[in-house]
Amino acid sequence: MNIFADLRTLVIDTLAGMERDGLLPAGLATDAVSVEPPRDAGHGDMATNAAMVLAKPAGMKPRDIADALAARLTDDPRVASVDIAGPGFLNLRLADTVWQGLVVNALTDPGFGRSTMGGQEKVLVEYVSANPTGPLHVGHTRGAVFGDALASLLDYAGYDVTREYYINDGGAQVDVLARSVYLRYQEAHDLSVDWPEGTYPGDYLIDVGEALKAKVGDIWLDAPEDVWLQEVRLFATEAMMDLIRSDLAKLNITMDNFYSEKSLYGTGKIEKAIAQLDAAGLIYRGTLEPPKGKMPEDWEPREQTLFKSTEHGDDVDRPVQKSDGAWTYFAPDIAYHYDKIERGFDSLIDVFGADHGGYVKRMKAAVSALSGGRVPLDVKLTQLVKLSKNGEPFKMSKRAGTFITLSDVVDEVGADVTRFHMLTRKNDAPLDFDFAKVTEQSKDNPVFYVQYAHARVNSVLRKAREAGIAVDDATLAGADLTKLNHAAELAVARKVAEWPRMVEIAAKGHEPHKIAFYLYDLASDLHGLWNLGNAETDLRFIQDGDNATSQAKIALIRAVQVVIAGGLGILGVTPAEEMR
RNA sequence: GCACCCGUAGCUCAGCUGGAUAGAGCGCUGCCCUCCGAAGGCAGAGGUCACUGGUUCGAAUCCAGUCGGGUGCACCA
Repeated sequence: MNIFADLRTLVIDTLAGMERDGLLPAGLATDAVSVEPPRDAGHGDMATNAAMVLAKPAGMKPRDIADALAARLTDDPRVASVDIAGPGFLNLRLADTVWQGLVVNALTDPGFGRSTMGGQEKVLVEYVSANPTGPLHVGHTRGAVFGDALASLLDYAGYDVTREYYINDGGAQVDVLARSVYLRYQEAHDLSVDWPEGTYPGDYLIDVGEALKAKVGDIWLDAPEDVWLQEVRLFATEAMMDLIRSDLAKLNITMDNFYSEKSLYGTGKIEKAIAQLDAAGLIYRGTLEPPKGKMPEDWEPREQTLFKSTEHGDDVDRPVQKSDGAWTYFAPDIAYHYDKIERGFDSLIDVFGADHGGYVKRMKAAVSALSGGRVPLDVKLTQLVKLSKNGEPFKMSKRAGTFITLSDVVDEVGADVTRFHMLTRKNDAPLDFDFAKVTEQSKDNPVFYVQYAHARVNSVLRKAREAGIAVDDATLAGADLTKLNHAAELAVARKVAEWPRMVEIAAKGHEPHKIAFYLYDLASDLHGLWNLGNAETDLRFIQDGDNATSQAKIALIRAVQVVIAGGLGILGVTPAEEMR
């Protein structure tokens, strides 16, 4: 039940009735009519701009439309009063019973907040997709958390979501990985080795070298590269993917699917995707202009096979084949996205690091061309994470091997804190992550603040039970909620009522951080109501000797708890049962 | 040189599918713990929403341009 959507329906229907009765000219477009909670609570519970929006097309004064509309809306039992304000807003005040009913809803409907907005459309969310050459680091962590929360959010909003990881196991970097593992393999046989420029000297490959030794013994010790490369590559890639899977598991992330780049080669998939573009007249042989303003030193004109991405919004056409005829890295990506389309997804989402921003247009161009504009692709870029501890920044150097891994972060602060904190910023804004601050137990820390609200309700429930008050959801839902009539209580009920709307707004914008901000606000309201109880004992949740009133008040905060739990569930954070 | 992201309170940021007096946290100022729910609470100060035009009944929000910051810019993945 989404009261905001219901009220919009009421307004639209009422306008239609006015058209029928000749109060308005027929055939007015009502798309621009909004029915939303005003920012200022002093303007009522719901405001609509209908009179202003329709004045011009109807050729009437806003005031006249407003008067007529107001008179009719007042007939609805949910509407307590209607004021005409400002330039022509209609401010509706809803009956207390509306909010009280929503509390009941939150307690009895296990899907309270879930939406059917998505209509079970198939959405593919591709995220992480880190090269399988080592453990995940902090940069990947943000993309992982963001993508996962977005996927959950869309699921909650009624989409059929698939989570997928694209394994870049087809390029040169996995050869480098294989050679690096081979060196560790040699070391495992007590050989001393040199680490040439461009290999991966990280310690995490030592075990892989040992494992390779355990598997094959010494058969490749003196063998030339062409004998072992292919098999070591496979062995090493699998080992890295095991590592990455276990990293993701630390954040409670489980992919539905891992898609191998390598599986695109030698299977005709790349050729098929390119042929598809070719058939649309978007493939040609040509030579690109050098980039203006920045001439690479080794620039030379080269004739290549190009994708006419400019026809689909890109700035320049992009090569799909190198001058020697081999595929560029872009070609398998095209094929991969073509495969997504072929698998029948209605929309696609890619989560990339911000350093891949330059890649967005060509990817969108490819998807647009391959799907005939039918399948939308939204690319979400995640910005940098600035790590610090007590304000002292961490220096990350991949070369010196001092980069912080996902595993380091989660081991230090836990999965819940990592996930929540990473969602307290918009994906495209840089994020500060201070190891000391994020675990601090104070109201300055949003993670704690929200968790505390959830735990606090538990503590009230426990005390109520000790006092012999029944507080199971069925009993609470049946309580006399008309006792919930204090302005502060109704304000909290209104916030609870906003939950289904928040879910839809966040899902529509692909913005899970909005869930985190909403939860913070909701927690803040709960703490505020609690604090009011300090001075006004009537507002305390447990009223000695008055179980009926206690149950009404507890029903409200239990509804808050249900919503917080649901919201944290979307973010992938465990609601705390108690604070320690 | 081009493209993308960003520019909102002293700081970190929300708000951006156009709505009424622009919000939060920190910091700052003041008040409040004999007891009853203080891992605190209450109140207050603080803004040319980078700038200039435009669209609109209405612009922080949309459009164009300017300035400032970040990122990425031929066969590397």
